[in-house]
Amino acid sequence: MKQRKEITIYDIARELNVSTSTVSRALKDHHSIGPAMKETVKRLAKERGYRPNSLAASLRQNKTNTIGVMIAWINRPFVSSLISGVEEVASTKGYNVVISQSHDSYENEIANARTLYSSRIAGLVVSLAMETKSYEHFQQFVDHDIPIVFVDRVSESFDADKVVIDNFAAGFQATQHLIEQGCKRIAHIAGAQHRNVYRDRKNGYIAALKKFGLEPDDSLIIYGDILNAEEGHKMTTHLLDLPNPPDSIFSSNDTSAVSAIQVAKQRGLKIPADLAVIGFNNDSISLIIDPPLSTISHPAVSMGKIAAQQVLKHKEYKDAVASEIITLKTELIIRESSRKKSLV
Amino acid sequence: MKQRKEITIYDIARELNVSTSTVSRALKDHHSIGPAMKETVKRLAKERGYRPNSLAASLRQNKTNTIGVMIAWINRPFVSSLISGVEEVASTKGYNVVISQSHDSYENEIANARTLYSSRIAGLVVSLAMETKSYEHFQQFVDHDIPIVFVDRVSESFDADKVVIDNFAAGFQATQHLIEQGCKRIAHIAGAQHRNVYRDRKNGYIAALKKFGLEPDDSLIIYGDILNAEEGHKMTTHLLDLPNPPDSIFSSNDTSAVSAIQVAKQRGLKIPADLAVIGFNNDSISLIIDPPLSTISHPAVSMGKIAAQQVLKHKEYKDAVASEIITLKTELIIRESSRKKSLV
DNA sequence: AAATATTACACAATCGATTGCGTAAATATT
DNA sequence: AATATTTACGCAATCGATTGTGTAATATTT
Repeated sequence: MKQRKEITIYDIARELNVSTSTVSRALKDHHSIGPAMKETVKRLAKERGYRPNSLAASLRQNKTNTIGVMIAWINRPFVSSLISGVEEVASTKGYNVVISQSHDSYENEIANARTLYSSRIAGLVVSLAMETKSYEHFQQFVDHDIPIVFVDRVSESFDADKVVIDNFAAGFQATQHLIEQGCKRIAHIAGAQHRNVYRDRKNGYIAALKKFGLEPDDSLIIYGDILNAEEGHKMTTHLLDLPNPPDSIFSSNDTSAVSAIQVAKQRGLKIPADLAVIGFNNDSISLIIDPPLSTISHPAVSMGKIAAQQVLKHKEYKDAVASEIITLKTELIIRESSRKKSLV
Repeated sequence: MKQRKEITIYDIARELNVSTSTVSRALKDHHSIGPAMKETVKRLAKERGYRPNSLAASLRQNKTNTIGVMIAWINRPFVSSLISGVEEVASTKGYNVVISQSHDSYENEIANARTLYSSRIAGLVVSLAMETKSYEHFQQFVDHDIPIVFVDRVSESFDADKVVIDNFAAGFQATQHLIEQGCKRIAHIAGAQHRNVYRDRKNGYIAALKKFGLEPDDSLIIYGDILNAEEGHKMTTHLLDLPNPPDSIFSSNDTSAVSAIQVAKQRGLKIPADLAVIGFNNDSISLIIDPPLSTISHPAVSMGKIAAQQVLKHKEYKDAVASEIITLKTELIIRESSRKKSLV
């Protein structure tokens, strides 16, 4: 049953002795087509296995049904959940999702932006590469009214919609929690400081220390590049080797927090008695490590959904309002890794 | 600098007083265009910020630069790694990747296939939904020479390229390992038996039992639906509540294996002494659970890369050979959760 | 019954890039 | 010097769907 040739509306039109405009309109229930004709056209289309060529439609209408997503690495729990959210909303609205990874490289991000622009995506969801410090490659989208929504790792300077969490507040909250548990020397595993998420978390941490009368100590802040398990091990080792080691760690992500627990346990330290630990993200690993890891929950899927909704909203209302910054709630999740005092 | 209008080759052509064919050819270094003209065209194109409209090109050439990926859930470690591999290969070859999730639903898978076909993807990488038992929705791609490559969760009956691991051998190996550690009552956490991966793992398990003189016991095999943490807890509880409980578990995935360890530890059982556990996938959680989980490593990224390469290969050699089935190596990773005898 | 409105369709341009064919000029071949 | 070849470009059709405009035929209004 191999049918080399694709069926087009021309084929349908010819066979029914009507025009292509009639076929086109009949297929999408245009009011100016009579019910009998609609029926006939649809029936034949189905019979012949007609499949609309969305390329042609997109070209003609000058708009596609594709949402682009630019992220650093797909295979990170947070990111894949984010994409999942985008895809879920997109697909229910009839949009496709095309993804491209920057691998945290600025060069790649630029190249990806170019390709996505060439394929005339309807909108763009971006979480920035770690390296990126300049944002001109996003201007082409703005110039052509293609909505951009930044998510999580956003640009402060670039005017566009943003979906974020309050990293400062979350960092503050996590630190406050450790202080309330009686911790005095709280270390912080930080990320690249030109990325909002890591800088804000650190600033929240510092603000909390100050507010509660603890002196921030630069030697207790250590900066990671990618914050993976290996880096986490190294950073924790460094912290614990300090002449005056910390009694607790607030890590910018769960991966490193888990590493911290592993290193500490290996050295015979008790968690949380000797070292209280809190992470960030509420990845599934936080429930698997022993003791369970306290963390900040990060609504990844929701962020993806909302980002997609923002894109579509801008499509709907062409001359939309000014850029919106949507801040989602985070939640402090207290588990054993930091619980030194029993709850009331 | 807002430029509402998009620059097309017509604009370039008009400004240079040449034809669009010349512009088109100049931009892609066609031999019939003189070097001076090429230079002029390229310079102006760059100056005006020309970006090729790949929709138009795709329509005309009747081929896109997009590879479709159909998977069940993006936010699963194995799947996101798989996609990462696909994307990596695709992007270096100038292809985009569009993804769609079935959420393990047959209906969704059909709808996704339809949309992807409509967007005239160049090729398709598929890992089947759990529900899917019938494969007609893939026929449209075959009919129109769009290469399909199944990955991991493949269809046995549908003739197409497949990239898999030897699930039977891996199941056999995992079970043999437990037997060698002295386990006598080996339970198995299985998945849906119409999906090759789970059926083959179970068959490998049974074959190993038989080969080494252990009688397979149906009461020791329990079937999960989605094999998530919650199910894992329930299934393990059931197994351990058996009048004659198992001394070891081979789980079809790491998630459930980890749950098994958690449940067992909570009941005061020692791992591996009282219950040896081995999982499948080598997810990152396998290194975080205590004790570290033995497992079968599963080359997810490679599978994605190879799948993408197969798609592109078929694009290159139009009248390609028959369908290929590529089987990748797995590796038995022995960690503490199953190591009852010290290594030699 | 005349005028107006509605229904139901066809015509043809359009989106932007590609490409087979045609042609004039320049260069090479015999 | 006559012919063949190469170089360098233009013309116009094409991919498939959409859509503004035009026009009969029928229905509704006054």
